[in-house]
Amino acid sequence: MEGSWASVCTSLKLQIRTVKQVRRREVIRTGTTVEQMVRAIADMIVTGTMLPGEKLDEASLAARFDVSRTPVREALRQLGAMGLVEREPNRSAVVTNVTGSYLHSMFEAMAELEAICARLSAERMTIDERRALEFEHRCSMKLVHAGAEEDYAAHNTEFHTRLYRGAHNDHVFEMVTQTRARLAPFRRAQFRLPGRLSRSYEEHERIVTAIMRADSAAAGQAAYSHVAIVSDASAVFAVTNEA
Amino acid sequence: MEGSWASVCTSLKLQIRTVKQVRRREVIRTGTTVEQMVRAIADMIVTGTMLPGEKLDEASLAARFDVSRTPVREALRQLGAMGLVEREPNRSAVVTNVTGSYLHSMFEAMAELEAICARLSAERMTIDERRALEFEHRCSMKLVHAGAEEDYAAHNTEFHTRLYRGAHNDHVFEMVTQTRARLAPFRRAQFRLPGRLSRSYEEHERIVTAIMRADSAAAGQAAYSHVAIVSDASAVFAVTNEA
DNA sequence: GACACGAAAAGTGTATGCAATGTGCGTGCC
DNA sequence: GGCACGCACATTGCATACACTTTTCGTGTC
Repeated sequence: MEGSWASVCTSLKLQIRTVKQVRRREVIRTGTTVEQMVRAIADMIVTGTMLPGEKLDEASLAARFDVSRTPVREALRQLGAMGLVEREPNRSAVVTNVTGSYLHSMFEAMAELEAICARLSAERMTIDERRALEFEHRCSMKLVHAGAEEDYAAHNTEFHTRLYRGAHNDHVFEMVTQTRARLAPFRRAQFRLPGRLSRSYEEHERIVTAIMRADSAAAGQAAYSHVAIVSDASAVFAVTNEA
Repeated sequence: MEGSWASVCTSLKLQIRTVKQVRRREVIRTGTTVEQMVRAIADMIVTGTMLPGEKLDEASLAARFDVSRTPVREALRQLGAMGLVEREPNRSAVVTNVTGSYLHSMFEAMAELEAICARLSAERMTIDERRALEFEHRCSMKLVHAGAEEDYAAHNTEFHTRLYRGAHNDHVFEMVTQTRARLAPFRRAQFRLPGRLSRSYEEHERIVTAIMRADSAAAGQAAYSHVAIVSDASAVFAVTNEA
């Protein structure tokens, strides 16, 4: 499905085409110009290269990507529908800067969605999926001891993605992935809080244990409280981003 | 937020501008041309005027709405991001026709989302909201006795919308509203099944009772099974729409 | 008669131009 | 000195034109 967050988030590489053939368009395997721009801009927002509130001027983007304004406009429209940028008539698009109240509702929704995924994963994961999740989790232990925040963040993303896929429900996967992307700009600093790494590891431990036991209720509760704690950890950081 | 399903779904009136001033654009209070088209096309899909699999030719739409292809393309891109149409490069957009497996995942997700809304509503609804929900529910009794399928369907939409709003969580509201819109084409005939009206009423009764008692667990369970039954009722109809 | 090749037609992708709306600054009046 | 009006500039909204891709239909050959 077009604009699926699965594709946007799994391709974390910036894909800006810097040179363009004058009359002969190079065949790019990644799709049309618009799709490339959607991915590129989404990445910039999700990774924090562009901060909430920042303006996205059509002409500047067109110049930057070396295309005309038409595909830029379509990309911005799609990003708007995805919730990553906000647009109103005759105004520049701006990177979405949600209110504190809406941010809270997204974290709460995220907790519910993670709980759903954990419950369903506990019931439905194949043996291989369970083993892979546990292995991924065990591997992260050394990152905790080393205090490798960046690496742990990458592991954390992978861990949760496995949880989402394990639910074996494509629509839930779409919703949770999209919600995570929209929350990304607001929780970047969570692992820099002292002791957050080891607490995160312990929380993952509870989730993994419950899933290995196929205890869906326990898995759901563990996942819910895990996100709730992340929400608290991000709260301080979030307010600093209010425009 | 642009493309929010709240706006699309609450404005159920078709808003096609049939005549256009030659050089002087009439001031339309409903927003830009693209937004009007998004609403209009979304309505056609959700209400069943356009069936899943139907092609959306850009030139034809442009002629039909008396605009150029540029706004049509932007509208189609937004509808694509919303999941109502599917697009691939150099192909016409088509009304989304999901696979049976994805349809199942959407119904399952819908049940989870409704359960969340019911739980949160049981905890958070104001006195007025509770009373309004109960009143709305009581009013529908006579529609059941009269067998007024169309009117009951409208009531049903209103009832569920109150449930979604009562959760007091904007992001959950967005997700559940968008999911409902995408499911709409596949459950149109649910109330034509014999006895469905009175069963629906009884299921609503259980939800309302639990919410009035602030029994969130019971409300969640009642809402979940309510949707699960709708899913079964729609299953027969859905397969007839497979391309 | 069937299959392969090719040209035309249909339709999407992108660029560019112009109109309209919003913004900011400067000037004049109170 | 402050506020209001207005003009110029910046930027978006939409239309049109053209390039490219895909499909389809016709023709010729095997």
